[in-house]
Amino acid sequence: MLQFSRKVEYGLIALKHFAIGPRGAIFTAKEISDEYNIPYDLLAKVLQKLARAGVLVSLHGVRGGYTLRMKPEEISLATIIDIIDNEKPLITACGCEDTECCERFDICTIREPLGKIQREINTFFQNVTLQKIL
Amino acid sequence: MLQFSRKVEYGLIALKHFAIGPRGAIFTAKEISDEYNIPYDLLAKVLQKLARAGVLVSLHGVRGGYTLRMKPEEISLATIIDIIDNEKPLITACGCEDTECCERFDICTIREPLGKIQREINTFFQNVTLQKIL
DNA sequence: CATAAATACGACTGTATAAGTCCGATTTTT
DNA sequence: AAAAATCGGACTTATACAGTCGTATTTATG
Repeated sequence: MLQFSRKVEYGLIALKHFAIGPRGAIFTAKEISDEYNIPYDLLAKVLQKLARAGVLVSLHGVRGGYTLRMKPEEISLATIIDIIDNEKPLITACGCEDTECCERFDICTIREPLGKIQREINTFFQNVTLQKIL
Repeated sequence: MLQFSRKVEYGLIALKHFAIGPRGAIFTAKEISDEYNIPYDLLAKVLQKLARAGVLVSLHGVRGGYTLRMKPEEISLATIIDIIDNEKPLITACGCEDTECCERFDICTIREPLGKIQREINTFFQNVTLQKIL
């Protein structure tokens, strides 16, 4: 459907919450899920992924939560999608480079042209930073 | 998954087949589905949609088939997606303009920024013509 | 030191949408 | 009349996404 996944949207909402809040502020997954009406469990996993990837810092235990580690201008949309959905912002099915992922790999006439479009989209998403979404 | 649907890919392959073939040449759905190993029924529907939308001309009966009506430089990726998937190239879920399609419409902080990105993507896809995919 | 509040994470289920199939109707050439 | 093609609705199947659940771990604090 050529659309961001909900997880990515939830991640963006959360990241923006950190970015517009007081610098270094700590928020819990519960606070954010309450504030934006996002399913807690799902948001929790998204934040965990962002933490594992080094975008957020996680603080365990009572009075724990998350805080932003990277600067908003260092976090690109491409990175966020990559972290949360485990994939590059992918437009074309034949984004892969081998014959395994597409049965008509060698006879496909649109693979190369779409690859070019792919790269342009990638570059675009790399240049859209969290800073620009505030 | 932020990816073109197979139908759109099949449509692109078919359109390119027309575009690189002899000018005014007629091809049947079967010929194309055989040549590119695309499920016949599915491709047939895609071609029907493209014909209904005026991109192709359909010719009934024996020795019928399809031929290109519009020029490759007049057919944009945006148009093709719109015709085949019945939707605009949509990146953001909150692409709609009313409160019905998103439960957190009024509290969502990323709707506007993503809307801007949406419009940029749209413009990009409108500027990618079939001509450029040849 | 026990409890509560938080993250961590894998496994599972439900659901919506895409992908593909099937069937019958219609059109048109030969 | 028969064959070859488009037309289009209804149906089934497959898959990926969204969401849920259970349990373990960490840590501040009374």
